[in-house]
Amino acid sequence: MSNSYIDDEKIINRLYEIHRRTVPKFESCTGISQTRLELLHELYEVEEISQRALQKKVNIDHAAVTRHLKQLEDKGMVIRRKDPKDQRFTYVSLSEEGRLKIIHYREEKERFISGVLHDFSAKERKTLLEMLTRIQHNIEHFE
Amino acid sequence: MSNSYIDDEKIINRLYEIHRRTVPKFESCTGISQTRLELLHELYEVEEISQRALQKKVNIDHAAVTRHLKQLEDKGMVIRRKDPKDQRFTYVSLSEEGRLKIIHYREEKERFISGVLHDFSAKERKTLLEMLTRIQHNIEHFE
DNA sequence: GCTCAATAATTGATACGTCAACTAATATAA
DNA sequence: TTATATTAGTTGACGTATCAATTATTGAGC
Repeated sequence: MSNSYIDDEKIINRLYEIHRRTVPKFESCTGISQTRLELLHELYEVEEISQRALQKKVNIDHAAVTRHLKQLEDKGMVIRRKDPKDQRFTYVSLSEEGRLKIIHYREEKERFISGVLHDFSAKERKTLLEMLTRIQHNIEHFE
Repeated sequence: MSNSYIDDEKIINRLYEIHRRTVPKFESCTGISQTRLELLHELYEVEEISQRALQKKVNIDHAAVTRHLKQLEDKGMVIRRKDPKDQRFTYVSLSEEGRLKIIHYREEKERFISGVLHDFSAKERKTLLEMLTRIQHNIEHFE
């Protein structure tokens, strides 16, 4: 008697479309991809960290982490070195240049986010975050 | 005086992560990707449609539409033919097999969505959809 | 000490979305 | 009617995420 499933479907489709629209917009606004900025931000918060620990923080695939860090190293934003005590570990840290650049990126990100949420009240933001957290939990524990 | 920006950032990061987690889960649960199922669903609703019109409905890049349809054609789920009146247009329709298979896919999709939203009340779902719609609008009109 | 398991990182294969460049067909305007 | 613009579709290059397989190093059990 209700059209509730139709609306549920819209929610999932909306999530999908938001993502697709966000990716290019985020990068054109900030000058860097969301994932890469997240990696840099984690590095910003610490002196040095192993790739493994970093990967656990950002929670994306090892392979992607390796590739991003290599490219960031090529750009001179990041420094990587092997742990002399345990050669399996690679430690990563921000270069001076990286540390400077990230500030600008983060300002742009803040501007972007403000735009995306500009018409949301503090209460709505809270509700939304809480709902998204539940969805994420449900997805991870589904099946 | 508030930590509101931190939370805003969490919202955006959550959206990103939800997407990343959903993509593989959706496909392993339903047996097909979200985009492809959306294409098939649109085809299910009509007798025949041009690729151009279909592309406008699902709102993804032309190139992606072409590739999906070619692959679906190879799998025998879709039939494509040129418009004899205007050879620029390619019309697409579901094959018998496609029409049968899509039913199963959609059942699985429904099960997936139910799982993801199982602890949301009808009111919450409504609120969520409304919020996501606003976000999508904001992203599209940003800058 | 030596074999085998565990761990970190890397590489390869695959998927899919974007943009840009291109082809082919049709419409328009001089 | 002939040159030019527009439109639909295709293809190529690129970025980036996933999973699976591989390499290199270290740890554990015998």
